[in-house]
Amino acid sequence: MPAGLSPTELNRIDELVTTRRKIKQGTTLFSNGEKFTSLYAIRSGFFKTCLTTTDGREQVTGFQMTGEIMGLDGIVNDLHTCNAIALEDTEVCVMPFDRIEEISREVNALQHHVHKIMSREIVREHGVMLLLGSMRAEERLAVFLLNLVQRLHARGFSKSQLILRMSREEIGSFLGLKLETVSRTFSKFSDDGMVEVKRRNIRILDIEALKLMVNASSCH
Amino acid sequence: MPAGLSPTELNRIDELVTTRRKIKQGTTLFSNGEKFTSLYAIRSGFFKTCLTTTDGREQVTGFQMTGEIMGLDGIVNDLHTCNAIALEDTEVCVMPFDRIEEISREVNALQHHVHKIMSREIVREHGVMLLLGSMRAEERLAVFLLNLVQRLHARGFSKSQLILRMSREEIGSFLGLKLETVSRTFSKFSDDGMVEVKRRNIRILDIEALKLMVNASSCH
DNA sequence: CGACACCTTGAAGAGGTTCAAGAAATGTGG
DNA sequence: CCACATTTCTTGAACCTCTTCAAGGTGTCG
Repeated sequence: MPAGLSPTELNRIDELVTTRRKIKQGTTLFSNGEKFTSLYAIRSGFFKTCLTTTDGREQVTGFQMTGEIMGLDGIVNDLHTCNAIALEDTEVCVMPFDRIEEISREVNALQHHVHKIMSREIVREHGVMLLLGSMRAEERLAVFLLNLVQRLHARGFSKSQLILRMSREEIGSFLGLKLETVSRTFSKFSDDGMVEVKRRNIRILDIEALKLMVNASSCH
Repeated sequence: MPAGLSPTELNRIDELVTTRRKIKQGTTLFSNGEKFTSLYAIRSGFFKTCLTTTDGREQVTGFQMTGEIMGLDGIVNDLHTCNAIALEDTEVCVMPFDRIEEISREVNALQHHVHKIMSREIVREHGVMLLLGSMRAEERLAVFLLNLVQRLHARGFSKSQLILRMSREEIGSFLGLKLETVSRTFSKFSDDGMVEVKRRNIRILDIEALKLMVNASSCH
């Protein structure tokens, strides 16, 4: 939330969160077709959001962690268009959207904050489109790892070590690759001494090499 | 814009548009790194938005036509993060964003409308992620064509005929394919009698076959 | 009319997928 | 607590789709 607010403004914003919900691993916070009422701020834990098509395909559209906002897809048609599934036991703050709009009208900082959150999501998705549209498998996985550690680091976790909350298949779905390709690419990174991979336990040994791999795409 | 507004509300909304700008074919409305001030509503003509990476890659993130809104990417950091380039001579309405926020606080319908527009963009990009992440070349091009005619039809144009405003390379960039693949896939559609292709002049002969192609992906 | 940009098509090649088998962790029930 | 079932991950080999490279065709504009 933005800084520099008056006490009365802060009180108003406190009213945003009506309840908290605990979501157990593997269960959904909301799912496709469900009525949209609220946005959710993650208090703790890890989520994935994914689309499911009629023909059974699944596309992971993102992984969300503490502090991030979910549910923006529901605003257009008052219906959620994707599924939000907890990848571990989680807790979220429930923020009814009509109340967000109401308080936004009074507290300029909140209004602008909401706009920024939505814009940030649009920009993030642009980045994913670039990844899916023009990068090769190694670049995709490197981008994915760098993005994850960067976000974890911003939350006080290690810059070099992380535990994946998602399966190879879920990573693959997000990156537009098959799980075997994800696994092979992890192995290759490991062989090259860039990362240490023990199933879902990842240690980044040479972050510069990973960054180089993303920018060195001019070689193709 | 939403319906059912009072005259005073409509007057307020009229104040949104300060100026109009004409953008000649091939020139930019805004570009990456530029300061963000306004959103733009297209009055006439066709745009593409694209990302350019340091290593010279280009990723088209969308094609916009009359009535659609551009510039949402700039809100987060007060900087545009992509380029908006006119694919023909165009005209846009300039809507300063601080004014949008100001009037949004007074006119609830406008506030909600802005939220919907941003949410719609997020949902649209989810669809592109699904396309890029899990569809094969033929499906991608079919989705692209169906989406284009549907939007054109909603604007009063033909359901079956359209003129592409963009090159094969731009289509390819958007769909995550090379221009040769786009060309070949057009030829295949033509051989199969589904569409008639004369360079940028497209006539859809069997729209059901195209739709089937998108949903029949369970065969793979 | 000629230069240029754009599109089409062919042939060879690369990257990722598919199918299959086995290994390593995790969970379950006796 | 151990044995067994299950899920998840790794790795190999064959295959396929899309890309790359190359050449030629078509339309457009000064």
